[in-house]
Order: sequence, then C-alpha cells, then structure tokens
Amino acid sequence: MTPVRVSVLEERQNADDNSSTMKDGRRSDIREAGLTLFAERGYHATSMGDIGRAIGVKGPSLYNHLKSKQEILIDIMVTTMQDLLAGFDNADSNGEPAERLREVMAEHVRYHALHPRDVRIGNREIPSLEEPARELVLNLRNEYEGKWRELIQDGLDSGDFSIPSVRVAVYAILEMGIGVAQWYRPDGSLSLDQIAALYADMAARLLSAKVTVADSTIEN
Amino acid sequence: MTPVRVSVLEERQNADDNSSTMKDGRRSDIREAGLTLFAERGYHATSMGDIGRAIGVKGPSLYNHLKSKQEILIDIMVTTMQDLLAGFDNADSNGEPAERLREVMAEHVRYHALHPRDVRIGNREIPSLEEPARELVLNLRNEYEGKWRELIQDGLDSGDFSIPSVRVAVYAILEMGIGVAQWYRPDGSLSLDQIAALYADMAARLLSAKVTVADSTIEN
DNA sequence: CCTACCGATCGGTAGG
DNA sequence: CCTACCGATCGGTAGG
Repeated sequence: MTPVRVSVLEERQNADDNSSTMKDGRRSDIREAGLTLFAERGYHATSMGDIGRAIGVKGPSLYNHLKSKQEILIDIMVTTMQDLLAGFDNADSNGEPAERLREVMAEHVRYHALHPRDVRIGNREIPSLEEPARELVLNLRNEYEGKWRELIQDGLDSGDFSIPSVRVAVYAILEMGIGVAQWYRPDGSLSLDQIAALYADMAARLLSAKVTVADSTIEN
Repeated sequence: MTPVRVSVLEERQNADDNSSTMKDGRRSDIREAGLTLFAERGYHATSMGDIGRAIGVKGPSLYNHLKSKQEILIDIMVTTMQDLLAGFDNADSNGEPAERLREVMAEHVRYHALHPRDVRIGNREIPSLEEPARELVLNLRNEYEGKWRELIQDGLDSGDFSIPSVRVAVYAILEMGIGVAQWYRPDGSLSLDQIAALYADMAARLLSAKVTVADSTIEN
C-alpha cells in the first residue's frame, strides 16, 4: 500500500553517474538526517554542520553529495507529495464512492502515521522553499486536493454523500488525517489498522450531513 | 465571543511603567509586525531588521521596547493559547453535551478563522521557543485539550456521544478546526457564521459513531 | 531613535 | 573526506 518512490536526490545521482548499481549510501544518510533535524528544529534552525554531525562528517563534506542545503528540503517535500498522490491512486478503486472514500482515507492516515517527519516538514516548511520548487510543491498539493474533490463530488452526484460544501469537506477531512502524524506512536494502544479504520469511519460520517445551514448547497 | 486578552508584552510594560495610561504604541506595532512576518516566513527566517523595517525603524531601536526577539514569539504563543482557553470557557454552557459541543466548536473555528497568523505561529514555531516558555505553552495546550476531553467524556457518559476513543475524537475535531486558519478568507462565499455552523455540524456527526472497529471502547 | 560595532554563526568554496 | 577560509548576516550592545 505504501507507494514505491525514488528520492529526487537518488534520481539526480543516477542521472549523473553511469553506474546506477553503485548507490551512494551517504546521499540517503544525508536525506535521513535532514528529515529528522528539519522535522525537530525546522529548516532554518538546522545547519549543514548539524546534518554532517548526525552522519559523522563535517559540514563541508556534504557538498560532495549535493549542491545546497535547499536541495535536501526540495527532495523531502517533492517526494512526500509524490508519495501522497501515488498513495491515493493506489488506494482508489472503482467501487462505490463511500467505499472509495474509506480506502483513500485509510491510506492518507497510514501515510501520515508512518511518515510523521516528512509530512511535518511538508506542512511547515513551504515558506522555506525557494522558487521554482515552492510553486511545484503547491501545484502537487493542489493536485492532491483535486483528487479528493473529484471523489467527494462523485459521491455528492450519486447521492451517497450529502454536504453543503465539497471544498470545506475536503479541507476538514484532509486536515483531520494530517493530525495523526502528531500523535501516532507505533507502540500505542491502537493499532495502525484500527486508527485508519477509525478515521475512515469519521470521514464517512462527515459526508452524510443533515444540513443545518440556510441553503443546502452553498458553493464548491 | 472573542475573549478579552492582555498581551504579555503589554503586561510587562504595565509592570515596568507607572503610567498604565500611556500605552507605548510601538510595542503593539512590533507585536503586529512579528505576527505577520513570523507567520509568513517563520521565526528564524525573520530578522530584527525585518521587523524594524515593517514599522519604520532600524533593528537596534526595537531593543528600547523589548529585551529579545524571543520575547515577541513568547508573547504571541502564550496569549494565543490563553485566548483559546478563555474562548472555550466563554463559549461553554451548562446545557446538553451536544449543544455545548456545538458552541465550543463554533468558537474554536471562529478564533482560528479570525487569527490565522497567531495560530499558524502557534502550531509551527513550538521548536523555536526556548525553555521555560516552551514547557508553558505545551502545558497550556494540554490544558486546552483536557477541556475538550472532559466535554466529550461527559457526552459519552450521558450516552449523547458514541465513539471508540475520546482521545482520537478530540484530536480529529481540534485538527479539523485548526485547518480553517489556512483557507478562510473574509470575502469568501461562506460567512464566518456559516462556516462555524458547518464545523459544529461536522464535529457533532463525528461523535455519533456506529462503531466498526473490533471493540466498542478501545481506550482513552 | 540612530550609527557603529561586537562576537558568533551561517552556507558554501578552495585546494588538497 | 578534511582544514582553512570567504563574505554575509545575525541578535544584541554601547554610547550618544
């Protein structure tokens, strides 16, 4: 269920090298250290020296494997959005809207539970991205939201869902799932499958509204 | 409904000065500039020179009004949590759990819609806080969550609510409302009252679960 | 409220 | 992969 992805950094390396078999382990070590440190302290509060120290080298040595600190951030944020997009497509089926909703929500929640550092950076460090990467990430995010809007619109059209605003419903559901990254612990009393099912339930309930606002469909 | 609050910075000023009538306008100007810049770029990406420029003075001049950059952040984050706590108590009634839930959720949403910069900083810059302010803010946050847990537990005990996990329900509902700060626009097609009512509806629906997970009450 | 300035730290480069 | 070093920028202070 977890989508297969190739890190942007890894891709760059493969493009530069002829031997795609020789995988520069340092590169993924750096990514991993950046993931932890950016998530804990934030991008601007993390120095290249910090990242170097985390993998046992000095700061300047990192430049043998990348061109800038920014490159690490871009790699993390782009691959995270690509993962979420691929995860949606993987989980989506051609069944009933209600069932499709449960499946993509479960995947959304699983991804956020299993990749808390990635999504935390993804949600906090957008201002730290330089153009054009920032635009790219925002576009990927819009693409992700668009998939959700389509699914929920489908259910609205078929009569399976009943809500006054597709847009608000999408925001509410996505945000709800994002929160899992902040509290999920693998050794908690709820299993990941239980949590995913719980959130799938909650999302499903959200979409069967008894409208109390003035007009039944306000806008999109 | 919006709780009255006194900025920590203002309090400090009043404590230092004898003339509490002479309110140093610069102080709140600085707070306002920090609010905008920290929210847009992040704390570490904002310099004292940036804040000074926003109010028409040089960076060093700011130190006539405060002792450190950190002080601005602390003020913003502490008063934000105090506002949320006071907002909860103000909105809470002694009626039925379902009605109390609707009222505090509407207030939660209104606050996030009307103070997007404050809550954005509040949710992103916790790692930028130095001790002991960090502990203090986390305690206030726990206090806020605790109020929600109590309310939802009340509704569970009285049979008004039906959910497998109070804790998960609180996380889901709070996070849902926090998201409003990221998309609400005063000139949007939905009025703030409509939005608040929508989220109150969604929260109410979340709490009337038909349990699909194995055990009906998993934990707290 | 300003200019001048401090020590520290940053991202990144040179050169080996 | 390292040391040495670069120019830039930072938060904050001195002194007026």
